[in-house]
Parts: sequence; C-alpha cells; structure tokens
Amino acid sequence: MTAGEFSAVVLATVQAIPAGSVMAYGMVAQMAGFPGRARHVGRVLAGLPADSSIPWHRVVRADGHLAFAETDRNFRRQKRALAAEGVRFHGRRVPARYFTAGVPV
DNA sequence: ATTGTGACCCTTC
DNA sequence: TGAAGGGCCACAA
Repeated sequence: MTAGEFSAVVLATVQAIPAGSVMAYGMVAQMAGFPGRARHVGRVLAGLPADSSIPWHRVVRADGHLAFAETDRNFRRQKRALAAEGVRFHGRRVPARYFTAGVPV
C-alpha cells in the first residue's frame, strides 16, 4: 500500500459523502479500509489544493466540532460550505443526525 | 535513531 | 461537557 493509493481511496470515500451530511475523519478511515488512521485522513485533506473539487468540508471531528480553530480561515470556509448544503450547527458543532455511514467503495 | 507535531479518536473521570 | 491520558503514524528537524 503506497501513500498515493491510500490518498486515492480516502478521497474517493470523501467524494462519496452525500451533500447535506457529514462524516468523521475516523469514519472515513474505517470506510476506506484503515480503521484507527483518522489522523492520516486529516493529513491527506491537508494536502488538498485550495481549489480542489473534493468536498472536504463534509468531514468533521467525531464530536461534531470542525477540525479548525474558529480564528482559522478554513473554519469559516467549511462552516459556510456546510450551511449552503443545509447543515445547521448547534452551537459550535454539527448535530449527530447529520452524520452518515456512507456507502462502501 | 529520537523528538515534536498534527484537518484524530476512545475511554475515564 | 470538558479535561486527561494513551493510541495512532507520517513527516520534518
């Protein structure tokens, strides 16, 4: 398993997340076939170009919090993208009902 | 080889 | 809810 193959599977999984719902980093990892590697998913997304078409904003932490500090540019970006899809925040996190198990690849 | 650092997560308290 | 402690593992210094 090379790094390239890993990110390919991860990105494919993220791309499969339906609009209006979210998935946790760990869920993506498990779905991609790498249980316990949540951090690696984050690393892959961190490497995405700013203009990427990958819906990275649909990936949040397991507790519903966004992975960025509120002062971070990306925080606003992600929150706005989610709001545009109808995902309402409850305080600083997205409610559990928005999480999806996704579909196997 | 060792150490510090993350777009993380789970169990306990 | 939130903090603490332990796991996880690629990467850079």
